Amino acid sequence: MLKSHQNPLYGLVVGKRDETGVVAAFIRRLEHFGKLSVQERQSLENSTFTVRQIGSDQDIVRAGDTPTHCPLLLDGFACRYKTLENGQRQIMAFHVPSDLCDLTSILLKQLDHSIGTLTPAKVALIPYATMLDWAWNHRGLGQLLWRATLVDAAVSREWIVNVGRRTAYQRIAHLLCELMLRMRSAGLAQGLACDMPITQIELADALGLTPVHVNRTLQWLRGESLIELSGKTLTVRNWRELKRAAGFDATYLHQPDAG
Amino acid sequence: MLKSHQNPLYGLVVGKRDETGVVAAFIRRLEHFGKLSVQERQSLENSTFTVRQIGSDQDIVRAGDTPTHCPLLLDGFACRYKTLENGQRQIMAFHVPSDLCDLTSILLKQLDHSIGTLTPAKVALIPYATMLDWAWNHRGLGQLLWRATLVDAAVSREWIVNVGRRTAYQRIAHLLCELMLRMRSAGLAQGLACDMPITQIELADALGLTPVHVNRTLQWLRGESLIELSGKTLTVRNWRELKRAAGFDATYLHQPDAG
DNA sequence: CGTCGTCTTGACCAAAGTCAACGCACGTGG
DNA sequence: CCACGTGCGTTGACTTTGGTCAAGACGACG
Repeated sequence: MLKSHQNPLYGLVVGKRDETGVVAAFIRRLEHFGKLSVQERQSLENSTFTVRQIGSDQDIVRAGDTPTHCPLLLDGFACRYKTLENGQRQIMAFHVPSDLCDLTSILLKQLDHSIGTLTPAKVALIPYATMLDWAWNHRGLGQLLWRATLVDAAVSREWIVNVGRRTAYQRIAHLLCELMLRMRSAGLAQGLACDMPITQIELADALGLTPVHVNRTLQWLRGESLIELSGKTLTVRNWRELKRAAGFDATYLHQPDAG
Repeated sequence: MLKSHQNPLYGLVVGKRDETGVVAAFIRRLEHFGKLSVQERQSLENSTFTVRQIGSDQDIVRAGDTPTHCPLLLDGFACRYKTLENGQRQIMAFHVPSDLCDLTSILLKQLDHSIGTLTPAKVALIPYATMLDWAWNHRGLGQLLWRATLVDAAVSREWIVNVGRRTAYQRIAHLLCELMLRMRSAGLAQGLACDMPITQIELADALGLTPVHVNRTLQWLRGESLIELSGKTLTVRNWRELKRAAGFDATYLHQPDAG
């Protein structure tokens, strides 16, 4: 059961016997999407992954790449984004700690967008080949992984609604609702407060707005006593009202534990 | 090999030995996403599906449903959409003939959006249970289906970019590029002309615009001689320029045959 | 032939963008 | 230890893209 060191990929730390808790984190994450059998859990527990530390505002993978490993975000925030010719950026998803950030590359060769960190981040790298083997050797595990990709897609669709049909005020409220729930379900919130190290510029890029307008709208939300957002912490002061303002319905997150 | 009649679901036509060409259409579709082995093709060829004729502007499935069958659009156009409290609608995807419209319900119980027809439509219904069996009995087939869901997700992400960061002019151009390529890859275009029975109201709901503004912008595109769009036919007059105006890059469609 | 939905047009309006400047916190190097 | 630079947040004045409202034209269909 004692694993030998793996090839350090991009030169990094490797655990034996999951000293680092990486596998445990991975299993906890997967179980958000369904149950694992004892067998399945075991074959995961025998794994060892490379762990990589990345600075802030660095790309983990880049559009055009053919990644071989799936990044599991152990710590820090990341986002998927595309850059247009004119230099504008659109963020298409945020990733919070414990997210599998690039499940799409498991079966699509060429990445059509980039994934970058928003903060310094710690990432475990899971070979796609391994994941695929798991999937076809353990039906339940395969379904979990597939389901995870479907939930990502559902979130993307809700973002289309958000950007397409909601006002700036509603959009921001909606995004904050989503992030709060996801942080809670990752066990990273204290009540209705959590880390939120996302700049107004990044919020703007995610919401199809300008930083200036995000700033003003955020002040409005604060003025209505719906949220506190300062430094790098978000606190929801009035959850019910924030949800109402956003028109937020958590169904699309497909979480067992809805909010 | 001669199949008996199946239970007519929603009361409808059933083929023997694929008299209707439904299975052939299904296989053709799947092979857009990768190769099928002889075995795999055979187990598909032994199948028979219920076919259902649906009127225009009818829901195929509705938010909250737990569908048991995956609709394969044999004929006609459809869309996925959500309706907000205030009655506004956001269309999150268009479906053209040959599309599998609701692959997400293969593993997600509760549908978080609705799928409705835009025209009269003919739909084959494939049981999700059958699809899942295929997937785990035939690795290649499973990968095809999974990959199909990943491509849908990639398209959704591009729509976020479209609505979030492009002008009305670019958005419309971009959507028309996408639809033209998808119609071509379904073999439903003659050169750069194809059916396009989507109203300006529906375009508006897909693009986060108002019908009035879609109308004006469409006139502008016509004025620039980029497209002809009248009645229910779209003709691209200047493909290169339309793509340029849209900032269109077909990578996200993950089609073997890019445009 | 009338009705209904879609397309079209015009006059006016508002939400969000642009541009520019300044404050403030933090980190770095002299 | 302080001066400076940099990036983010904030504010104000002004502009623009796209929304709103309303009415008329056109065409398909019963």
